[in-house]
Amino acid sequence: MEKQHNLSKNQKIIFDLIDKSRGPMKAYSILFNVQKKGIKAPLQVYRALDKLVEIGKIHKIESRNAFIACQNSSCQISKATAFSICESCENVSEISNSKLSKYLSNFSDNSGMKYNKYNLEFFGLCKKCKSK
Amino acid sequence: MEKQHNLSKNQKIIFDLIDKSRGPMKAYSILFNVQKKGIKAPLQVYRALDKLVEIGKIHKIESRNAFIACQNSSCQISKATAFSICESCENVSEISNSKLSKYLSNFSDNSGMKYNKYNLEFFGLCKKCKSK
DNA sequence: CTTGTAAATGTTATATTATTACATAGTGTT
DNA sequence: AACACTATGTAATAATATAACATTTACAAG
Ligand SMILES: [Zn+2]
Ligand SMILES: [Zn+2]
Ligand SMILES: [Zn+2]
Ligand SMILES: [Zn+2]
Repeated sequence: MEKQHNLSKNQKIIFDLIDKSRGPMKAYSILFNVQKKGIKAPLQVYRALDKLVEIGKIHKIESRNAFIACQNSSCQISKATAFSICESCENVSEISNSKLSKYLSNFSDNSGMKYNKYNLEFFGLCKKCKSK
Repeated sequence: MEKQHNLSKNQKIIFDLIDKSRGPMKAYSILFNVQKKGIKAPLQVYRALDKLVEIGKIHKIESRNAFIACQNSSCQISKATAFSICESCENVSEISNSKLSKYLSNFSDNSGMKYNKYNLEFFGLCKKCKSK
């Protein structure tokens, strides 16, 4: 059973915005968009983002400094993420492939390191952009 | 045969610094360290970093906004990178595992997307930090 | 050797992303 | 009520990265 997280006011405002958005959103673009709702300062945005990332409702696309809603009905784990990123149109989608996630979650090498989390970003051209 | 890249003056200064460093270095820490060599502005550092990344002499650790020298005698490709990151001591090392790179380079899904590059970051505790 | 061109450099200013510090308010439990 | 915990508000500042413009260097073609 997945833990229920009741989002606070600011968390909900910001999650709803990101969730409705077509693609990843950047923090200051989020800020601009929620100012009419009373969220005035960067810190209010970053605090909500931190929490939403922590509970897996959104993910950060590290190479873009941007945030996207989880497309897997909230990664229970949020510790195993993979994305595909079009370098032309910047479209991003979350990859949900059980073989891939199994392979990476079980990955280990001889470094003696215990991995408990990973983030993978694939880059390329999406279908649309390829055919231009 | 691997293409020879003759580094320019600034590129060489900055590469040497990163290469000697124990761990990943941040841009402004690099700047601070090369000011005595005449590199005075952020842009000079970022330009050299961009070039060094492009030719695969260094890699950017996206989750840390930091740069590390390639540990694989310069990834010919620099389009297939994997790192392990200790979340306690922040030690980073480049993973060189042919099975993994083969698996990821050949990965494809039904999205119609052609992947030509990936970056993978594993997180966990290194041997040392685990035993504390 | 000179002309053209691409790469690299120098410099100033500015944009973008993220955190520190401190005060206050809400929420649920004992 | 007392407590602990989470969330919020606000101002200031730190850290990361790029834009714009002028100049110089490297090097190949003619
Ligand atoms: Zn997800
Ligand atoms: Zn595209
Ligand atoms: Zn490498
Ligand atoms: Zn460690």
